[in-house]
Amino acid sequence: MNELFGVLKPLGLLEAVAGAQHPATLAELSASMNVPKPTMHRWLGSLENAGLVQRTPDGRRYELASRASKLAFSILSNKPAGAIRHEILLRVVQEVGESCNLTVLEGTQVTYLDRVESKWPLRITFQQGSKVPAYCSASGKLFLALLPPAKRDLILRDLKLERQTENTITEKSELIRELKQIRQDGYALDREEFLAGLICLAVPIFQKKGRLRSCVAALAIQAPVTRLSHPEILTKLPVLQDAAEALAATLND
Amino acid sequence: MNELFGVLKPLGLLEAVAGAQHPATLAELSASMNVPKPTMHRWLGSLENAGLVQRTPDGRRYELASRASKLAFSILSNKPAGAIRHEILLRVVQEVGESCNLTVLEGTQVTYLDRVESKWPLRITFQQGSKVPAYCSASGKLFLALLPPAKRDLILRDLKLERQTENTITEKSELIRELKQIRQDGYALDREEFLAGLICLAVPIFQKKGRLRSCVAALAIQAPVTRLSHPEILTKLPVLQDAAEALAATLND
DNA sequence: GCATAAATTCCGAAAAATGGAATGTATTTT
DNA sequence: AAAATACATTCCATTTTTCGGAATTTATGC
Repeated sequence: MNELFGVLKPLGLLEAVAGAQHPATLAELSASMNVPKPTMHRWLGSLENAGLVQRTPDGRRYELASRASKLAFSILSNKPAGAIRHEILLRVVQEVGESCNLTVLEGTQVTYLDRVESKWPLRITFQQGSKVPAYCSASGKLFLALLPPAKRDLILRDLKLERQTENTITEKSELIRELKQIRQDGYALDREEFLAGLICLAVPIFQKKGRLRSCVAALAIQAPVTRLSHPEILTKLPVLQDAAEALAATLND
Repeated sequence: MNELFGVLKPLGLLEAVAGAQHPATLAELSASMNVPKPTMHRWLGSLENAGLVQRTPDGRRYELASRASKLAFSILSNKPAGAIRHEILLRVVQEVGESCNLTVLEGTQVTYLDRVESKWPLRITFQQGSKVPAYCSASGKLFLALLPPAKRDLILRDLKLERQTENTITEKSELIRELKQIRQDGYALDREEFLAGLICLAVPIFQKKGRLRSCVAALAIQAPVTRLSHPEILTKLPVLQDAAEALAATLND
């Protein structure tokens, strides 16, 4: 990736903070970006001042702040890359005949970034921007499964598994087992765990970070069980995975 | 939203481009951000050069480019730990039914890092970032109590105990006795010492440092005495302590 | 094809960023 | 408990950018 010059150098810092696995200290950032400490100090001060970055409570490390999330959402809900992604969703809906959505994880909830509805009269209408608990949705469980273990534990630790339907997973041990299975399969199912009668299938969208890759978004289809039952919905897997790769390409080009 | 200064001004431009309904022309952006055209031209050039922004096919308008998406996904997938903490506060409020806040000690004052209000019509409305004297608040006294003795003495030496209410502790000897009690209990109370009618309960959030641990932040609930009186508020202790541990976990990942 | 508006380039003046060194502060080791 | 180390922050003379009015070029609309 080409470096950021001139006025934009501190923006490279935002990328660095966003890409870090753990909140980093000034010294670490200074070293990793090869920038003198006083300069780094000033840059971080600016970002902090702007509300894009904040210090951890102990005051020694830096992490993203709320304005960064706001910026991220306004970027993603905007064209043109958004339009390209939307086209891909349209194709998926056309090919599998069911509603389809693109989601990201926000804390313990899954947020709909984009969504295309199927043409069927019977369909579930979520709207873009709405949120759903992670532990009882296909995308959500997928995110939890693919998160770095430390971060996953952090979220699981404080998670309340409230029953939504007969099938909702309400035991942590069972959820942990399910996540393990998901990691093996590479996809996640929601077997009427959030809404009775609604079944979902989700696949991950990876972003390469150096030689690592992290799951930054998920692509899922939703269908009434009456139209697509459990074994059957898996036949749509190839289409989804194909689309997921196309979506990933918009990130990794 | 506060403006972006200095080095970050072009980042404000990125926000503007992201927030625009349609790809905007240089002149539009120039006008909406109140920046001379040559300057805007240079800024857009930088962003374009960096791959954050691109021109529409006709070359006259600017829209977001792929690197912006990449950055956005990076931000969202690196869920700020601060947001995780915020969710923990939400849970606490949900469970105890009273306003709740996360504070740190800054000199002789307590600063609100984050705060979630209760749903009651009668409630105390502090805002994030506001400050309160340490000697007459639950969190503040907690910090003082748990500080290393040397540092505590330094602060206590030239602390002026100004009366805020009937109950404010205005004698140093009494404050010192109170701090000792707090160390024993592991929690601190504010019995209408800062605001008449307001009672608070605070618990420490520890960060491990080698084989030591230090109190870097505090979690507290605030309630009108009419709703939660002194012995009664202590029943909320377990919830608070549990949340404090969850919060502590977000510090060491 | 001409008038008008927008985009781009120029460049000297002005402002801001830079980073080595010094100072302050916290943490670890002896 | 004290010294040593590592880290964070401030200072400030120097250098490097940025800034934007004016001029020039290019595109648009009538």
